[in-house]
Amino acid sequence: MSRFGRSGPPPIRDTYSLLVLNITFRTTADDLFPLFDKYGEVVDIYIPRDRRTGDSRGFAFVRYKYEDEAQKAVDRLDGRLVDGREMMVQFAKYGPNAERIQKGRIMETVPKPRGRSRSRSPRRGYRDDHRGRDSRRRSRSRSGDRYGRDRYRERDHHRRSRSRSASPDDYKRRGRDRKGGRDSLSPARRSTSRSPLKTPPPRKTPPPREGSPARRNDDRSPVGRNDDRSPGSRSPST
DNA sequence: GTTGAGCGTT
Repeated sequence: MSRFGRSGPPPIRDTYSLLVLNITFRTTADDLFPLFDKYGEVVDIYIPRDRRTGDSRGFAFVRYKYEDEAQKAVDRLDGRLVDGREMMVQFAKYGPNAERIQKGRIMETVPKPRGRSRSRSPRRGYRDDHRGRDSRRRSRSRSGDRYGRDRYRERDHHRRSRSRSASPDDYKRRGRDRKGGRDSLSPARRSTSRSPLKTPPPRKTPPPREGSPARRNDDRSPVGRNDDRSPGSRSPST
């Protein structure tokens, strides 16, 4: 979705993409266009946005026609205050100008020793690599966290639901416990032989899952919803 | 309405 490309990326052959980071989430290509265009010829500007919300991710890609211009823009616009935030301009890793890297990763960066790595000590390098990735992967955006939490909740809920009905042992044990408990504290027997006025269990512990047609009907009696819900009685002033 | 390390499409 290039701002300048009516339908996709323009037919440019040699273009250098610059990655603009640290820009405000409200900064748009139109805002960066004049800034970058002033220092060089901007071929295209693309700002990746969220597919769910559609908001900017906080970085943009600026394509320059010449590398010297791009380098100049990087040096000049890098650290420029935009919307109250300093944007960082640097060469993008991917793009038409880095086709050699896109083909097979980075092959010109390191000679890549074909021999075994047992004579070297990659431990230090690995540690650094992990640390760097962890640092940037740590925080990404409010969307990622939110989505992850939602997903986790769903999974937990689902698992619990199934585990509840798929446990013969638990079921048996619970049934026995319940049976004994009920027999032990039988409200009826207790109230008749022990102290009737000192044990009001039925009032304090009403069975929520047990629903008798008669009882439910009583609850639904037009005692609580008649006054409030009645549209006719709802006329404070008229 | 928020946030802040990174790498791209209709």
